[in-house]
Amino acid sequence: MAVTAKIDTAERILDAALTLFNERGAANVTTADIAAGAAMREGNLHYHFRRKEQLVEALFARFQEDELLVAERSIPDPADPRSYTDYQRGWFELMWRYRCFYRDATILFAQAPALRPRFAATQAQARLAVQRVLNLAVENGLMRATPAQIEKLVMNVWIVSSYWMDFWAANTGAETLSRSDLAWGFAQIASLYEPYMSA
Amino acid sequence: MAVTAKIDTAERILDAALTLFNERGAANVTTADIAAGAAMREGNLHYHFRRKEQLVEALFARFQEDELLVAERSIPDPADPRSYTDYQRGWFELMWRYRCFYRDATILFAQAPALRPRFAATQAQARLAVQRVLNLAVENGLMRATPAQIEKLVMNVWIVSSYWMDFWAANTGAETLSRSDLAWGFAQIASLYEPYMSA
DNA sequence: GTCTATATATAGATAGAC
DNA sequence: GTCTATCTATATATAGAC
Repeated sequence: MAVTAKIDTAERILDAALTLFNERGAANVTTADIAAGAAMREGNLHYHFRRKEQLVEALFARFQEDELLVAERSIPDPADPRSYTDYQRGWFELMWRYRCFYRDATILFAQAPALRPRFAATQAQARLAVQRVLNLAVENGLMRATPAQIEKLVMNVWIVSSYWMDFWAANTGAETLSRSDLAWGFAQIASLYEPYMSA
Repeated sequence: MAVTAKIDTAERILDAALTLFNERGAANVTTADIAAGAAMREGNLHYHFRRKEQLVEALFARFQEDELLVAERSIPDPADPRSYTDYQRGWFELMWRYRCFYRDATILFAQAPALRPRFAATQAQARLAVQRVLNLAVENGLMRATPAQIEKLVMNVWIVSSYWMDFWAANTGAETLSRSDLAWGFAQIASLYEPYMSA
């Protein structure tokens, strides 16, 4: 089971990296930190990921896969408002889980330049899926907005969703972010939709 | 004129630092880069700013001063929509000029931790000033919104204004940002105000 | 004030024993 | 696969000549 063990170890490293990136910010995490987080020596970590860049790229591949799953999740009942709430909740969970990629995209690009075009492509695809969902809401009379308004709205929702955590940390002076702060972000994003809601 | 010369040199260093932070991102600028940008040797730079942290703090003091001037600029004619457009334009110019502080706040905090509480305080003060301006627009019938809506709106405008540049770079895959891209950001922010405009 | 030369610290990566 | 020990590269900072 040597192969399995290796895969598991790589996954363990990625888990540790994600946790640290999320908690401390991608700028403040060294390979030594990640090794410690995965309870191993630096030399061993470099056996599994020869370069830090490769580690970041592998973690990103995970994120990318999960994001598209969330973005393209189907709306079970297009006439039921709860379907959309559930959809949004799925996004929120994902963005929290991989918040380092939203918050620290710039830093991670500096560490792994190959990510930039891949990120742009994935985000564009995901944004299109979101746009389709909002258009569905319009078609079903749950929202009232022109296609142009929907497009701007999606962009604004995207920006606020991506960066409110960084904003929150910077502007409150808080060192870290707790899960309970999510309510603030949720309300903030809800206020973007509000002018276009029918009900 | 020894004293004057010293001040001028310090200013020259700060100018170079601001330009580089804006163009390359705060994460990718070393003291060597700044020294080169100011056309001097590293040793000389350290004579003027013993630690990089002090340099960042001095640059921040400049930003802070300019930001509060823009935020608390008076509205000459509260009944004239153009007064508000001018006010917003002032913000846009400032945010472009000091975009590194909005975009890379997290990175700069890592380099100069003393900045975090100062930044939070300044931003809160500035945001209050913006809120007063928007309330003025409501009072003069140019906008229609409840105080609660204004508060959410200010936060969203703040977040989008601060981060749209980073978002743009990350999502288009562009390495840098040109001044012509400002139009996109302006339209994006305008769309936030739109639902609350009377005219 | 500005320079050259040097020192220190740290992150990332490698070599080889086990 | 994991370890210890070591190497390299880079950023920041200092010392001292001019």
